[in-house]
Amino acid sequence: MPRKKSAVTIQDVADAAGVSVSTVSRVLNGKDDVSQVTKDNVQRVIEELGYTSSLAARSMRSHSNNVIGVLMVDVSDPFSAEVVRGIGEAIHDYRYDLLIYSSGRPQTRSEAVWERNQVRTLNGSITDGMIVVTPVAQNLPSNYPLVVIDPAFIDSAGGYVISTNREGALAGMAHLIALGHRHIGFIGGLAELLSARERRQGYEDALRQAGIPIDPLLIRSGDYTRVQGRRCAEELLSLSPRPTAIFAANDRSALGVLDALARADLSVPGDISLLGFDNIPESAVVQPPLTTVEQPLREMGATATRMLMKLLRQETLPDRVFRTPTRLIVRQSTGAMRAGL
Amino acid sequence: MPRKKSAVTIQDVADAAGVSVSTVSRVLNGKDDVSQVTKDNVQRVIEELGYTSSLAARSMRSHSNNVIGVLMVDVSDPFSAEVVRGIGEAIHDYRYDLLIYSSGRPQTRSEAVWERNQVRTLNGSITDGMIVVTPVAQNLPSNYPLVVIDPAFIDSAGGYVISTNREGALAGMAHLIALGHRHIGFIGGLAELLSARERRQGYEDALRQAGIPIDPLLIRSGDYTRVQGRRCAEELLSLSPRPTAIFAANDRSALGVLDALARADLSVPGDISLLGFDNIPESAVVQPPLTTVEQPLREMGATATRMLMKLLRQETLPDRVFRTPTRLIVRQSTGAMRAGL
DNA sequence: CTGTTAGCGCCTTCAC
DNA sequence: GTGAAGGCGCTAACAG
Repeated sequence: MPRKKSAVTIQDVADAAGVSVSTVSRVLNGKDDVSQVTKDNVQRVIEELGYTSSLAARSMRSHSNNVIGVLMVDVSDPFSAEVVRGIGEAIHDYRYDLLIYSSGRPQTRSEAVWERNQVRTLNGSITDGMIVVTPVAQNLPSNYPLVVIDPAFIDSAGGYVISTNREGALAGMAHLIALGHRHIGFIGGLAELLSARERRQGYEDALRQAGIPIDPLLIRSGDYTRVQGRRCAEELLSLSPRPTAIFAANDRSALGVLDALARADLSVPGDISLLGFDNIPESAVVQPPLTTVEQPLREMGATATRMLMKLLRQETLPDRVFRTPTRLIVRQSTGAMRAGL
Repeated sequence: MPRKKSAVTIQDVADAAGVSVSTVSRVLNGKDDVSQVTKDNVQRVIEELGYTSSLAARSMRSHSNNVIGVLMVDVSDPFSAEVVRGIGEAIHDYRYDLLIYSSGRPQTRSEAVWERNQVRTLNGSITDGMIVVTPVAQNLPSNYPLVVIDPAFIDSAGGYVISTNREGALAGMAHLIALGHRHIGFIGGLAELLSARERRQGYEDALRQAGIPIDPLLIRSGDYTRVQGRRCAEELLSLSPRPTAIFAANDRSALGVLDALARADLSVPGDISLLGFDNIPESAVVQPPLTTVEQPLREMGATATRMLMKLLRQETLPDRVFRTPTRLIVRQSTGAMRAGL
């Protein structure tokens, strides 16, 4: 496999066909002011040489390629994976291709800078508009159509898709409180994200409404990752009295809590109840299946896609910020508080 | 959001900084023959203007971007989704970004042509190498590093990742036969794909080895989709005698069979046993959980990534064709043949 | 109908 | 150290 068997260019085709490059360009772009014979001839040569126009060069001239871009830090994380599926399904309804860009190395030192640059780079060249998933950057460049899913802030022009995080947290907490829990630990999400701040707000508001004092010791700062979830859980477990329930700001963290619990030989929900958020597929198959606040991940991707399409058509969005509904899903990781605790 | 607030170019930066474009280009590319003061100045201006070089223009000159491309027809299909996750995980170990390209409209009339063109286009411009997932095209252009997962043919130069499909099918069939089944229907996969042909081979070989005659009526041509799986199953069910077991060439088809079975009010495995292939996540949570031949999808993605990296480093592959192992997973959709049938 | 002429934004000699 | 000039592959006027 020769590393660089210089790709065949439009010039090569022109030469081989005995015409000028512009003629080739014309048949390439289906202009109808070309005689049938030359057209056929050029087509044949193109076929023979296996020529395809260079994306780079093409998009440098005609600033539009019918491609929408999706930017995410990590395609392998279940949250992003689900969102992508939603986008992938929704895009079927439009004549756009999909280009998903993701950084190899996760956690760059300055992720926000990377995000901003990437949006600018992609949107300035090959992409007609973008969907950015879970960016930590504020003020994403929005000279081109842009929709953000689960944003850090609602600042740039463009569309936003975000769930009713506070309400979801409220519902989850109500469930825990109804089960008799009073001593509920909280593992927060990545504080840069609006969703994390809103969920925390929900946690505190629920407590307040129930007349339960807020204990700072019960609140830990996670970052939506499994390992950090585990670490926070370990801290929470070392408290005395130990919390009788833990609300993890997302399912990945909750999975980490499960790790810590297993290690500490504590049973769920016997010894301690656990509540997650997101309802990623894993949460249903883990043992025990997680009670969690569902966020319609696929739908969020689909909604973002539709918003972006409107933006591309120069339409104005009915709502710049679209709130997707959350829903409590009770499975087996939560139970009534045991008497005597 | 102005549709085209012309992105800031290197020229703008040069003007604002009072230098020439070549100087800006130099600091951009970290050349050291620029005085510290101009360098700082230019940096500042770049920052202020929020400039990023255009991917298109850049990759037109310097033919390498540290980006690997992945081409697939549909990101929302579970098979592809799992493979992507594997790729996404593996790429963390390298300093490459990931660019996944997928057609909006699935099933173009001439998908093979699309694939070939896309590989050529991407690899000729922004991408340093590519992984193509489940292509129907033969002879993919391989002037650039290329690895194919689940290929149609093993023809182009480049690497291939494909499971031991025949062996897997053999194992699955052995299981069915051991349960007493003799009358086993087969729903084939997309005949363009090597995997489909190998699985069918496994089906027939297993029968032959067991001394069971091959009945053409029991063999249906599917295409790996759920709807087609359902259609084939309906045909199979109208046969008399009805098969006592069905081997679907992939899980998606098997899901379609389940649809047909539910509609016909037949129980699994009571009335009929069902065997799938792939072990996509869905197969574990459906009712009843599917007995299936596992293909390590994530690992296939990871393996392809590692092969591509070798190719990029000009190393030669120990094996041009990498066979990933399959494994029978017995769940609850298969059971012993009922007496009296 | 078709060829010629400009660039798109960038990088790379080659001078100064 | 820095600027000017040429060209990467392509499209879009403008001429004929």
